[in-house]
Amino acid sequence: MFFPCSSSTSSANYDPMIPISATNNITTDDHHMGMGSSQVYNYFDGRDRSSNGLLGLRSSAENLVGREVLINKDHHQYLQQQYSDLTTTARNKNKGEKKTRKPKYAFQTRSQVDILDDGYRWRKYGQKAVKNNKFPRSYYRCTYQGCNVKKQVQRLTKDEGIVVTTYEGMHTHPIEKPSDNFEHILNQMQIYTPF
DNA sequence: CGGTTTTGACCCGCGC
DNA sequence: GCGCGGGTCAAAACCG
Repeated sequence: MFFPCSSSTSSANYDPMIPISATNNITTDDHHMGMGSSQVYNYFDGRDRSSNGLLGLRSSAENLVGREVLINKDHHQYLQQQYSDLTTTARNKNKGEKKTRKPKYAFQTRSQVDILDDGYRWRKYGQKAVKNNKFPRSYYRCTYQGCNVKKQVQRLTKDEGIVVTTYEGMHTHPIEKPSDNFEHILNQMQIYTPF
């Protein structure tokens, strides 16, 4: 396996045996997340996270450095859909209509880069230091006109290899995916590269 | 020049 | 009220 971007000489953690399609396997097993897996939380409030992690996304392909971006993009889009399906019912039993917290969902991904290309365009509007964390948390807003979906990205001190992304709101517009960026080209090349 | 990032100030809820 | 933690604003800086 060789792709031009072998600049990531740390091919030590490269595992060519994992098919990329494995990233779309969602299980409900929310315990014992392996270190190489992503997990998804569902909560309606920053503090009161509904304890039952609804989804455990099992992806063993995290360490494929070259494919990281594409994998994460799949995670974002797929999980966002999953979340909307799951919360439509959960949101209805929220009695006090006035204080309805905006639903959020978060998941963490093992990645070297903080900025994960999920296909949407974001504008950063803030950055704050987080307590007990040496990495700051960044706040982004979707730049699509009229769409005020927000997300925040944060790296854990505990495990610097993990990036936690929290989404708030749902996009009501198509994805703006640039088809000519480097990652796209790179992934296109990988598709045709035999293992 | 227009869009984005940076960064300190500001705001707000909460516990004491 | 006061301080703390977290979230947002907005002016200035930055950049293609």
